[in-house]
Amino acid sequence: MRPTVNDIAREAGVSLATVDRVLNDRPGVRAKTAEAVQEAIRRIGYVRDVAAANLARQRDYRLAFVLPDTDSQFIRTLLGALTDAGHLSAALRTDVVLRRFPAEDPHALAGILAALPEAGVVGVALMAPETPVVRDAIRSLRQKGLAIVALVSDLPNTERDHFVGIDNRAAGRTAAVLTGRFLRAGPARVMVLSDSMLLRESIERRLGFDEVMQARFPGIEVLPSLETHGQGALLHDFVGQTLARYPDIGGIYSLGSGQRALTTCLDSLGRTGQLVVIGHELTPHARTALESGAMDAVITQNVGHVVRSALRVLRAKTDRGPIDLSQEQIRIEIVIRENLPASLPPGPGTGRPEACGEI
Amino acid sequence: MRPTVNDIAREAGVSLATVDRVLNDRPGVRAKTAEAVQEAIRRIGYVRDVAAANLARQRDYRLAFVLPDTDSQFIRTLLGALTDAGHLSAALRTDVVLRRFPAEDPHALAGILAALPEAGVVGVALMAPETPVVRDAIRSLRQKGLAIVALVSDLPNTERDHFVGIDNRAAGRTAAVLTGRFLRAGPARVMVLSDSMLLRESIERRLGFDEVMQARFPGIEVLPSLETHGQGALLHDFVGQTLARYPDIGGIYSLGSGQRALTTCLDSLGRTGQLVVIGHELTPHARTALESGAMDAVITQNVGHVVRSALRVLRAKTDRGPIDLSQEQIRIEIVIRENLPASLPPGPGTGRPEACGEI
DNA sequence: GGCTCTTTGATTGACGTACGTCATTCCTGC
DNA sequence: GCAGGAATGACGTACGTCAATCAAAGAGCC
Repeated sequence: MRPTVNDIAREAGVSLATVDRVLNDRPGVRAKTAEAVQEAIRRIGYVRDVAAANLARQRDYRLAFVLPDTDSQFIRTLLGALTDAGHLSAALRTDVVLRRFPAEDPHALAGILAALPEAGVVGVALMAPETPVVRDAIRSLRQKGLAIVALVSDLPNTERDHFVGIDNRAAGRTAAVLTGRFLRAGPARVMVLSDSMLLRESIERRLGFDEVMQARFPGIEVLPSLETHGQGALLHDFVGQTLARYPDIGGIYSLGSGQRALTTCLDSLGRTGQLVVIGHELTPHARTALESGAMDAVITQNVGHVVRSALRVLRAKTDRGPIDLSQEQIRIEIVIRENLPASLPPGPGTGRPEACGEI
Repeated sequence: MRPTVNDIAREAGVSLATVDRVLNDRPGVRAKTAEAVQEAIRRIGYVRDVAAANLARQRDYRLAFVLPDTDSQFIRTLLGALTDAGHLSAALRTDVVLRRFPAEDPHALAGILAALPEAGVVGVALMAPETPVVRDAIRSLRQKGLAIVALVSDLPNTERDHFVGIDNRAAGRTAAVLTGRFLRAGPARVMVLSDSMLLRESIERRLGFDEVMQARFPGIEVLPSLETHGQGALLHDFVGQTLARYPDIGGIYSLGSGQRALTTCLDSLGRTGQLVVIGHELTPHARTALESGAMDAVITQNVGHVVRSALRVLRAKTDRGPIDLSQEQIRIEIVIRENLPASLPPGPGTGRPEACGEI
């Protein structure tokens, strides 16, 4: 039998009320008594029944996901994972709200953030670039007691509680090793494409990429990054010209998550399969590119895991409970055709959503 | 406000008792009435509060992990993940018991399995080779209503509910692609080492490996598997002789999880870093081998994820609830030095070990 | 001793669900 | 129209915790 608060009370020789005060950090208990209670808790191995506690407390976790309104494949994948997780969360008294902000408007974002406490939100998962306005908004939210996690893109100089995502510099290093080793011997050039070099992720990935390239593959010359800003035509022209100019280009590293333009471009140039192509994020398009051989490897993070981890961490933080770091660590995954995870139908849909209690 | 059973009752125009009967599949409700209740549930969007339900039901999930008593690094890692998960599980009214069986004694295993229902176990995670005795034991457990998942090593011809682990054939294919691509151009030979080719995993990995090698790297000759049976001396002699005989050996694929003997052997032969070395399972030793460059890549599954997934699935199965396949899918991870996940201290630590049963 | 002020005890009613008992109502076949 | 069984209702208790109340006991001070 699991020990309960009653057992603590008996064991410590105090009343239930006192145990409750100790358990919930309420005032009105002498230090000595509190210690005796703690000791009893330790002795009998009491573990608070969170379920019962939440039931009694009538607690509902109202959590917000704040994402840019960009319509990229990656964001779409993230949203998919979010809706899936939403179904499960219902069983955990968690209520997820979604907020989108204009990608280039930090002030709009700050406004949205500021409005969250009014809406009863107790935790926020935020994917946004770090700007002074955002820093201030986060500080203000923290002061109001909200938990904040940075999602995918870290906000290291803010007071966020936690970061859910990967080390992009290490991701860049990983990409470099794969590029270097997949290229057959001999000197070569590698092109680097990016949506925008203003994003912290892109910069970090490029940094890690160069780091490894210089150290381990001195024979490979890495060209400057091209910023495509999502413009397929620009990319097409640039890639065509560069390939024509440097016949010894052996690989392309795509820093961002938009692989579609690149693969169609290579296709139209008739170069599919001839170059080592490595990119980021396992979007549906990247998946087909891997299957067809148009891409050689994708460096990715498990979006479902990212979302669930953010939810777990936010719940834990609002409860001031512990988090299991080993579970919350997001891995830098290398995906090639051979270890492509099976693609699954989108979410539980009709199934009885209850009974899937998992953190 | 979240709708409750009372709301269903009101909405459907029936009593609480009837709602309860419908919700819990109890007899005594006309099909028509049941349908009306279901309809009401759908209409008001009722989600059962599993926490409250489990509280009321006094349900405790008593789950058993049944593992061979082998003292390999992999098993040790698995046990570590299990203790970690045990601490968390205490909060989910889950009580994990551990049973070890003599690795080569299927009858002892059957005995242990048969004794589980007596011990109040309602779900079993089993890692064992498939033998007729085991098949029978599993069938008998299923008939008694226990949920069974196969762990790491599948039991496809049994009545297990679920398999938690990776597709080893795909893992072998992945290893082959990495080996082939990491080897610089030109013909070469590859050695294959294995603890025992009797294990289903080894066979499947080898199959996948050969598949890809033949199709995509015809210039590479793969030598027959050597079974080392955990004997370092045997391995040492064989590797030494083979390397001497075939100077064009470019890589070694180690099918099993024991990498220590291999790397020390290569070290003593002065060949560390000269060959492409690829193995399985991210044990502490594999980790240092990656860091030092003694190994080039490790194909692995996230053991923490495996354990947590097994627990989730077992809980869901005993509740006859749905499982979120996308969350339960175990990925075939490729780990190289650059994307090595940070190693973390072993678990929450402070908790009392009694909280996790016999672990 | 009389006065606050703090600490502790005792008790109670939720929270949403399960599950049992017992009584009542509804069908169905004759 | 009636018996007999099936279907449904009404109700109570329990689960472990929270939160609030009120009373009692103790400590510190003049």
